[in-house]
Amino acid sequence: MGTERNHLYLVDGSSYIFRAYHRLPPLTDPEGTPVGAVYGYTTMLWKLAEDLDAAEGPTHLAVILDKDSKSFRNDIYPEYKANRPEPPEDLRPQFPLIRDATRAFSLPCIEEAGLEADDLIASYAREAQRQGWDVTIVSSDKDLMQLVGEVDGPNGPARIDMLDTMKSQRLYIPEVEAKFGVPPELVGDVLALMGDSVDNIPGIFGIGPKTASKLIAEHGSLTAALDQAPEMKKSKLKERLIEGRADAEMSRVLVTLKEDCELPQPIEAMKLGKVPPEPLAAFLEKHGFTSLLRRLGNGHGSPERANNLDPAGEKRAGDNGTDEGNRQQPPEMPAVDRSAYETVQTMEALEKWIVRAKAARLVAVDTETSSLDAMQADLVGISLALGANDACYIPLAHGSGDMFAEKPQQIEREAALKALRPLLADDSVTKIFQNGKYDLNVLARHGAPVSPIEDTMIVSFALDAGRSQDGIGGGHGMDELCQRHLAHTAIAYKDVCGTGKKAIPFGEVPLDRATEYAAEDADITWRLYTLLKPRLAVEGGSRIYERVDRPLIPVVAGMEREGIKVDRARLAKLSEEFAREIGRLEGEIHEAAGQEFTVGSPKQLGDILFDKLGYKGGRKGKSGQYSTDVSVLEKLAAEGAPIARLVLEWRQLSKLKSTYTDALQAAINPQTGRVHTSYSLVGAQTGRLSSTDPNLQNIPVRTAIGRQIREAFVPEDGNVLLAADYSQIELRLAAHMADVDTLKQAFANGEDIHSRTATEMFGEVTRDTRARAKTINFAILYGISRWGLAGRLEVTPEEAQDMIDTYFQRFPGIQRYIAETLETVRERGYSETLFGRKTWFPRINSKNQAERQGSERAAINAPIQGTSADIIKRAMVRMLPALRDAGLPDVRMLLQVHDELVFELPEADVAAASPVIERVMAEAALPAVRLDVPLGVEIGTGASWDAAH
DNA sequence: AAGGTCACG
DNA sequence: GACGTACGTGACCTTG
Repeated sequence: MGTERNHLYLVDGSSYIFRAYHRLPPLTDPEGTPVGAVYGYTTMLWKLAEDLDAAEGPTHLAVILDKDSKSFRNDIYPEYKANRPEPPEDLRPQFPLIRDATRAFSLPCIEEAGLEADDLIASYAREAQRQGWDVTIVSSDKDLMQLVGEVDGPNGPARIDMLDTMKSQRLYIPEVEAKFGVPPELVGDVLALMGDSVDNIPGIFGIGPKTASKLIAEHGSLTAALDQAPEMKKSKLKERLIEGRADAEMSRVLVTLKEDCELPQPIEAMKLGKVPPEPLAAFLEKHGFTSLLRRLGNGHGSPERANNLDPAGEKRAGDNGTDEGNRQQPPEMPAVDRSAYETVQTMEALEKWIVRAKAARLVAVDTETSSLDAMQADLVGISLALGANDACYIPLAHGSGDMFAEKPQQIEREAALKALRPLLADDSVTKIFQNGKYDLNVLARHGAPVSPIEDTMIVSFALDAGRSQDGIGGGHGMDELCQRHLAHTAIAYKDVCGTGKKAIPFGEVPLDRATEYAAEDADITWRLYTLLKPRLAVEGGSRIYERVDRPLIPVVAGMEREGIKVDRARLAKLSEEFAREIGRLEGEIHEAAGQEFTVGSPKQLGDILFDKLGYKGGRKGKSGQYSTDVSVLEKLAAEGAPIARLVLEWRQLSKLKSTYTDALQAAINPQTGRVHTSYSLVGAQTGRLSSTDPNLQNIPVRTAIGRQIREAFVPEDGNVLLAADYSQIELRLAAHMADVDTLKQAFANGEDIHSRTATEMFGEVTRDTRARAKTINFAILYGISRWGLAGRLEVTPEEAQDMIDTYFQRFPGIQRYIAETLETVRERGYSETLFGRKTWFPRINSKNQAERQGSERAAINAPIQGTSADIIKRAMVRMLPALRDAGLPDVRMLLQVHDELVFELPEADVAAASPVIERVMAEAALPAVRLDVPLGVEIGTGASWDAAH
């Protein structure tokens, strides 16, 4: 809620460097790399960053770069930019340094494949303008002059102007009119007529800038000028206009800026703050920019670089060379000094921290609570960090128990919250968390909404999902990240509070000790953020982090707080019935076995079945234990072993009772009367969510008896549950990604995909061939092996191989997809989804065959499973705003089960909400990805989760 | 803490 | 000739 106006500066980095190259002397850095243009670029950024808080200066700033030479314009006109000469030898090595320079200023650097910098600039400018911001485009590119002008925003006119830093010249409407003779919105028409030799845009031969602007000014538009050409008096110009019409029209398309690109980062993320000096100093020194280094101030003259700060970025033996050669050095940080932390015990001290946090616009926050369950936890204290070792702990509810004779001095909790709320809700101050979903929920329950946030755990996941060093976990928890990236061992929670029976609540920890622990967590979170966040742009994690996972955090937090109602009485009744049946079965099993034993012990059961009763069956695994899983027991039952059937039934019922009917009753939150799961955003390497405490993503559905449990998930009175499922989403994505015409066609026609597969494979659809086809379809998604398929279909591996061959033959594309996927994963070390989510496979080149093949199967599956996860996440992010826009604020999103979303809504809203939900889900890939297959969504409603299917 | 089993997509 | 045999999860039970 800043009072000053937001002003976004968009720097056209690519065009700048060309001009700087020609204007500046050919400098080289100490290593001999040419850096003349980079120097010019660096000084320009310096000036811009210095203007922060100046009247016309930026509050937000980003650099936009061209990613590669091809763009969608080449699809329209292959010759587009085709006559560009190769950049000079001594300019080429400077391109990557532009990124480094930008990074050194801790500024966002944006580039997208298939899009030109101009398009991104146009899209960002329009987005900012829509939100009432002013925009300055730092460029001299005439194409961009089309954007100049103003529109009415929420707080007065929002204007876009341009700044040519080399000429120190600002361009607004009059300047554009002076140059083109027409207002900015007609500049595109002029450009279409005159063409552009640099970009190889044809225009109309023989028409230059003068004639073009005169024509457009006269006729009011390109179309009008072209339309009226036949009526003109006979002249060379008339002929040219008539003959060149097609060229002009195509040129018009080429010069049109794409203003609706998906924005890789939100504009809020471009907040300009004080530039951290360390990374900048390192950069300036590396390239010998000594005069700038001096201006930066003393103390950074010869930085001793901290070593070993970023093991994840180092090349490891056996790892794939995936990191760019030109890595930014991690910023230096002093060692953790816990004695520097402050315990905040008075309002005055707290106010000081709040003022400093506001000025810094970036603060790491951590909450300390009485419980690990965010839905039960009481706030005990809050810690803040504004820099390395610059952290505090604010105790709020210490010594509430009897341990202290006297409560330690601390600010009363409600008073502190009252002071902190504006900071936490201030959209110009970014709050950094480690696993922020937890803190968000705790704070929300204390009436303190928090926004905007960053989350180091989610950043780590976007960068390093699946990456793990041998033996050492690849997890994303604070302790692991701290160890991995900071080479520091943080105080562990159990060191402060103990474990097991002797554990004490955090509120009973003495303040000095609590401060060391809690402030350290905020300090580390701040350090991790400064270290990890810049890697996103460099390593290609920004898209997924900024557009998918980061905005998802508050959405999922909201779902967790909603919870879902379960019918306790119904579960209790089921538990009772199951218990009775389990008892009966147990008796029969003991009778059949001729002795009593623990049915739930696979070891005892195996001995009874195979040793005592003499059924046939093999040992398995290193433990030398008999296997007694379903497939074994099914086989025995089919061969006429009655005890096997009894054990199967016993197992089913015990599972249902212990895991569901008993556990779910226990999971009902006493305050809300609902069940609140906790979703992990980093639980599955592929990008899927996972659900714990309780897991609501594995509630039975496949059997009638199990579905009774689903009947216990119910809406509040007057409401219904609505379940919306993607139908066959992974197969649809496989059809798209492997580009299989037959499958794409089948989905487009709404066919039953397994039946279609059966027809292709076996020539006819019967129950049997359809079932086999279904198995084979899944086998493909999971990375096929002849033995695996043989086992599932109960055929020989040779027959399975035949089927695989037939499949590849009938669906050309699949084999190529598999080969190409594996090739790139082997080469780069990671797979990627359609939306750019990476999953690392460190064992893909393992010498251990089993290990390697396991990685290969996972690598084939990950892009498909991960893309599906991306899509439903995008739908989730958009869902509630879309419903609100549709006038449906009472629809609540409760659960996600990988390809399904569950809602609770007033009965009266069903008719209006269903099409909105359907549309948001079906269109969730757009506009980033246009799929060749439709995404089918099936919706059901009812008085229970079961009935909604 | 590990292994076996089984619930889901 | 070995590896051991479909991808991704989490919870509960027994046993060491």
